[in-house]
Amino acid sequence: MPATIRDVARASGVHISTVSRTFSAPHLVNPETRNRVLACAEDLGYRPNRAARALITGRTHNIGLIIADIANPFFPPLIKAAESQARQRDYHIFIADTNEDPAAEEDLVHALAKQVDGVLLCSPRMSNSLIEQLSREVPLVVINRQVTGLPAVVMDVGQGARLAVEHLTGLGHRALALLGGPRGSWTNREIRRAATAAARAADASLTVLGPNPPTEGGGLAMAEQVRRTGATAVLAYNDLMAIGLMEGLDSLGLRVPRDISVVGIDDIALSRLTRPKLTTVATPAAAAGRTAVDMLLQHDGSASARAGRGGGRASTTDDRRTTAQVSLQTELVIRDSTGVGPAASADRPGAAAPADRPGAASPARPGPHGHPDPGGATTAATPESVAS
Amino acid sequence: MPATIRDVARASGVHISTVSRTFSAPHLVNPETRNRVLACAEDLGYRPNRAARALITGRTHNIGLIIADIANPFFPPLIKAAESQARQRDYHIFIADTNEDPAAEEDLVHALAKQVDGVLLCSPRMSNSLIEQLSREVPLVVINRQVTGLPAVVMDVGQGARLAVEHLTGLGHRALALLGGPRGSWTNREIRRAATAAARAADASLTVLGPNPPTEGGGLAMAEQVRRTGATAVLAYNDLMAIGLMEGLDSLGLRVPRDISVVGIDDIALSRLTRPKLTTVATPAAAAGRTAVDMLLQHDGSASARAGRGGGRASTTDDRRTTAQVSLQTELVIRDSTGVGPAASADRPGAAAPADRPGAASPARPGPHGHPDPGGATTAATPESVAS
DNA sequence: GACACCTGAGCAACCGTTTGCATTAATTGG
DNA sequence: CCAATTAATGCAAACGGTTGCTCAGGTGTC
Repeated sequence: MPATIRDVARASGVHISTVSRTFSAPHLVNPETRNRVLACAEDLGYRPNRAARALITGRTHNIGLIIADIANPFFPPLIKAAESQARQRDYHIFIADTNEDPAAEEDLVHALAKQVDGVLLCSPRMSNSLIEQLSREVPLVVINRQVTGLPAVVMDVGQGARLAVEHLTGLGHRALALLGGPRGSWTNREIRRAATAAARAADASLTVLGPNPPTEGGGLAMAEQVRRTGATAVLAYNDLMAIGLMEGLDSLGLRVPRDISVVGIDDIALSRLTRPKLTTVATPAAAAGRTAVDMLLQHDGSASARAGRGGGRASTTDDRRTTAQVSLQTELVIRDSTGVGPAASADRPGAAAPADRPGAASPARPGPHGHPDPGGATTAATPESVAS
Repeated sequence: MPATIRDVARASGVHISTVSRTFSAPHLVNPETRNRVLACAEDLGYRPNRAARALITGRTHNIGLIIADIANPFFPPLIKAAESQARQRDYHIFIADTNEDPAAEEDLVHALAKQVDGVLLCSPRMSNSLIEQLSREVPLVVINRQVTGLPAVVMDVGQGARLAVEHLTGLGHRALALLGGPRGSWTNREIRRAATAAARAADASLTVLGPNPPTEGGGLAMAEQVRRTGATAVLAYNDLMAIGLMEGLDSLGLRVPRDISVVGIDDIALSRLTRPKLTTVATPAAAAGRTAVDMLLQHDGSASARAGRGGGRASTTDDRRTTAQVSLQTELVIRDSTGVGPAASADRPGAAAPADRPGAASPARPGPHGHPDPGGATTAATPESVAS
């Protein structure tokens, strides 16, 4: 029913190849002819069938974006940034939600494989080896994960977690808890590793709880257990969990930050609206989305390799396309959900002023950068199985 | 590079058509042959190219879902429901975000048109006439909009708005404000129409403010103006705006619900987590997603016309596919953001019991159902241009 | 005036599938 | 034993485009 290239050819009295060229290589066709063809096309409401075009060119001009859970407010900014970046290069983004289910992730990659030029795998929950295997089927860029040989953009949550722990210990907290996220999350491991190290460096204890679903519900349900740890400050895997936790703490009769301090990770819009406002680690989600699209598309279109915020890391030339791994910096945003610990009581009235940043990046201890070291966790309460 | 049907044919020593049939019509091929083919396919990692298949069958097994703003927590439940419903029928959903931009909507429909079997247009902001025109290009199901001749699923926010207003007037409020949503929103018009009627019926005044962006920011920015109306209760276009408004009111020194009552619409998860917890109109987003997918797919796959919650409405047989319009019921969820008005003070302690529902649908005034009447609004502060 | 060169357009093969039809072999009925 | 049916497979034409190649005609050069 919709007009095809043949209809246009017939209407304008030229061969279909001329019509084709009118659209894909205008300079090869006589301006006069071109205008006639364009007029006919307009008339008939013709639009090139991108799927058919893809069949022969091999480029669909579509990008797949696989997300663990769109209901998590962390993702929309990333999605929107990726979309607008893609649109600029005449690409479209197909989003798919996996409900945090590794099996769904795999299915989706397969389903998308032939309809897109590449897939952005966002906070994947499946194993590294599976990811590597899938990457032979369709170009992949992973976000919030490091898998050797694959281009990746990660947010340096390790750094953020360290900042958060330092902030808390600086406020006098000695008993800390870490509210862990979902099994299979690279981010979760990074956070645990960095938080553990930072706590040890400050001579504070850190109890790790988890894995948990990374949602309000997940945080809410753990309130009782958090209390039982006796911690006076807790770092949550993400803002959603932190918010749920605060809610749960509240119904347990514990006041934040008076009785217990809470810090989240992500800095979702919502964290500014809770009461108390949430202290959190801001992650550059939008920059990550943009960068990931750029990395996926870097090899074809006109070069516009806009660098993301934060320092680019290693850039190993692998087989034939450069597989870079970009790490984006995070920063601590201090609001009202953190306050002085029991030791320093009466010292300060309410929330802490943003003045205290105990020696960021102490030179004695090299940052968590470098090659991924296996089994970095030490105090892990519950072992998590993550491949390689 | 990926294996094609030809590779499999060569490997298993049969013609490509046999391979094709092995997948799309297994009963037509000898079990022995079939197994051999399947083994080879497995071996080579062959997967049918859905795009190529679509070219000839005309069915892509993809559905497009166009959303005004994924960052709005109202949508994720709808999206997830649609996805799972689609998956059951071996369809995949491609989500796209328009940033509330009508032009982006149109582009997206065009881009999607050839890659999907149909598009779910969710809370569209473009004109009805444009939608009708686009529907000639690809099967459309609209959500939260009524356009003649097109299948639609709407949530009866009119009813919900009426309930909300009755709840407020029942609490003694006489000066009401309506915090309007975005231009071009059908939902917005419905709400205004119903709220206006309900307010008039209860002899209360209603000041309409808008249009506004349907976000926290949009609500926050209007706090001052809301105060200036002198209203003691306000109904917001959605929960996000209501939450933003509460925040703004708070920084103006107004307490909710003591000084002013606020009710939202949507019942997003977040509305349970704010303090005070938000009174709101629950809309069945998930059911809408499911129903929309069903309506789009009703004509092909095995019949499983699961009816959505709420009463189905008119079902006109149009050209050749039945274009039904389903209306889903909404309900009022009373929480803590609404309290007694100035007139009835000291009467009741806190929130109202759900006992008060003054004469629903007073017979003197026909309900808001029926053909859309032009210019139904009376006290509208700012005229909105919406086609047809 | 012959030659090379360039421009613009047509021809046809191809991308990876599906599917109506033709072909062959095996089975059945009479 | 032959005809008719059935089952299994092959053949080739689509689907809607793209693209290398060919070809005709016009222009410029010596």
